[in-house]
Amino acid sequence: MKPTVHDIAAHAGVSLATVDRVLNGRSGVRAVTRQRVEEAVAALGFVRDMAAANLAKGRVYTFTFILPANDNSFMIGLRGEVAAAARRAAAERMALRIIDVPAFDVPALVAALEAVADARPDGVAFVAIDAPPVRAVAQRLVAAGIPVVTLVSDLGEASRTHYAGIDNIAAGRTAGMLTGRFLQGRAGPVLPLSGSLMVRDHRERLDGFAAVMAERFAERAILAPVEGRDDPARTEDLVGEALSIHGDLAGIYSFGAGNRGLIRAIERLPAKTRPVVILHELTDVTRAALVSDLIDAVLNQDAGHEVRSTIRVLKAAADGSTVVEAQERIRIDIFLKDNLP
Amino acid sequence: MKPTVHDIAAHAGVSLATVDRVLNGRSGVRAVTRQRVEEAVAALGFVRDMAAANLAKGRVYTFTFILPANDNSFMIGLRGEVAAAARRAAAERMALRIIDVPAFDVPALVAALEAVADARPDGVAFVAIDAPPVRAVAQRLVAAGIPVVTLVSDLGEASRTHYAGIDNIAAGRTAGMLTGRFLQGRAGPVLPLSGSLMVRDHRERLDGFAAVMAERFAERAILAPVEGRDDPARTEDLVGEALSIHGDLAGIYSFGAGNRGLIRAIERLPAKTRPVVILHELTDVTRAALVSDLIDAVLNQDAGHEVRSTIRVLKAAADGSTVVEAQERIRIDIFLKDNLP
DNA sequence: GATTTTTTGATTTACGTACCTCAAATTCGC
DNA sequence: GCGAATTTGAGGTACGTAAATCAAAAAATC
Repeated sequence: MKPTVHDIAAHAGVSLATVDRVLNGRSGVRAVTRQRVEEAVAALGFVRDMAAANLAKGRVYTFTFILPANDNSFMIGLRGEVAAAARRAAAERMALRIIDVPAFDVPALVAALEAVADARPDGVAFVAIDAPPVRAVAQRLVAAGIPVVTLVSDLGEASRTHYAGIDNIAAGRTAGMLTGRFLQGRAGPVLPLSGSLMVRDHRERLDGFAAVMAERFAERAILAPVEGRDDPARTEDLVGEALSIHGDLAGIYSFGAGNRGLIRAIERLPAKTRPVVILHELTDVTRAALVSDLIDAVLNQDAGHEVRSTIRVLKAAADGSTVVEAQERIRIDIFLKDNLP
Repeated sequence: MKPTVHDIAAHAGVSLATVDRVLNGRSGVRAVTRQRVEEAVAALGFVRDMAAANLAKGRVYTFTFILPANDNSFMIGLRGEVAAAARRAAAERMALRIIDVPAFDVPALVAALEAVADARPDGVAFVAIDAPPVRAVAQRLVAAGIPVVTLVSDLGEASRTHYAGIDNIAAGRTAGMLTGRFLQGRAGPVLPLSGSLMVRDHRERLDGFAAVMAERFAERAILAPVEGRDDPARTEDLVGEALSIHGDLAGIYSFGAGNRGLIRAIERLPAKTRPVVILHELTDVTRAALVSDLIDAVLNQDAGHEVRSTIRVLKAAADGSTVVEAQERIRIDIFLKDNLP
């Protein structure tokens, strides 16, 4: 049978109370005694029964998610995943709270984080805007012992406990590689289409993209990036403009939202002259475009995975346990029409 | 607060004992009383705390994994993931047992499954060989109320509870699409390189690959598939042979194991004449080859994810709860050198 | 060596559910 | 309306761990 704390106590020749002190890192145990207990744990292969422990603790973990009130498909999906997770979380003694803040609004985000800090939750997750005041308040939370996870968009390494999102430089590089290879034997420039280059993720994607194009496809002309501000109408205009200026436009890498507009613009072109299009985030619209050969690849981050991973990481941080590293790496999914989920 | 059995008892105006009788389907409760309790459960939204219930029952879930004693990197990795999961499982009142069977040996697999059935575990997972006797015994297990998950390789839909693995037809299609597009502007035939076409997964990958090549790249010649039997030396010979017969060999899609041999053969060619190579499973060898531009893409299934998913599915089946569908879908990962984990 | 401080032991209660026993109340059959 | 059968109640113990209290023992300090 699986050993219990009682077996550890007996084996180490100490009392249950001492075992408890060691296991839960409480003070008041001599180093030698602590070691005796640890040896017993190792010798018997004791593993704490988490179900029993949580039952005994009667603890309810409260985690707060701060999400931007953005209306693009990805953010709507992300919000949905958090809500779904919140429903399931109750069964595992967790309570998730969702707080909305205006998008791209640093003071509002900072204010929300400060308000959250006062409530002293067991963990906080938020879609970061990489600005000094945000970093500062995040650091304050971490210093106060509240685990902080950045979701989708990161801060500097030092400002948070964990980042649940993709490596955007790698995503940009991947897009560059696919674009370059898919365009073999076809001339013409490539247009990088951003949401806003003020946003760190977008800058990183562009950097990665530009780097690969320079390294491996140096002969290919890369146009100056344009910013669609995640707005479909504006994006549609920008793409139309680029197409009229560059009749031989061969490729588009879109790494912001507002792809509905991009697809509308592409749709109008005859199939023969359509550029290779690679964009981010699998939504109903981009999926349909992929299926009907309007676009060529979608890079995706799995919002559901990001949310579940965030919760696991926060929980582990809250009770000092470890996570399975590989499980918490957020993949850069590449979808062609053939491997759609 | 979450309602407990006590709340149910109070709300229904019955004793704890009666609530217990109803919840656990014991006899000795009048229909009217039973209904009152059920109404209370519905009204309060009671959900049994499985952790507490299992603690009380002293139940330990025993899940058995049957793995082929294969020495290729993928199977070694899979075995490692199961072992790692087994270590973690103890903390959650689960005991994983690993049973080895000779690879590609139907009678041995059937015998192992039958032996397992006698032990009546709470769930069984195994790497299937799609043969009638295997289907039959799997169906018998399911009929006996033991959840059965096929891992990596599937049986027919009707023979098991769940399949934790990738869609191999889709994987083949994806490989076809990548091969076709990467080869634009380059002439020459493509070689499909199998482990064994006796194995269902490999047949499916080939079917998907051939379908896409026919649909979209009809002008490209596809050579007759060769079988490397997952053996590096033999694979190396086969590739060498193909290269000497077809001096203009433009692409290779390898969907079996033994890729070490393939890579050795490729390595000897001057960079200029190297075919586009797409293969399966990310290992140390294939990763190195990808980084050094010897191969062009790796399709991968995440063994760790497959194992963790299997355990979640078995657990849910064992206690009649539901899983998050999206979480249990095994992705076809596409790795280029730029998005390696 | 007496005093203070630190460490350890013994014991208890609690978490939410399962499962057992025994007695009391209710219903049923005739 | 009686005895018998069925249903219900009340209460307890158990699972493995957490966390608390209070007393006892050991170690450190002067």
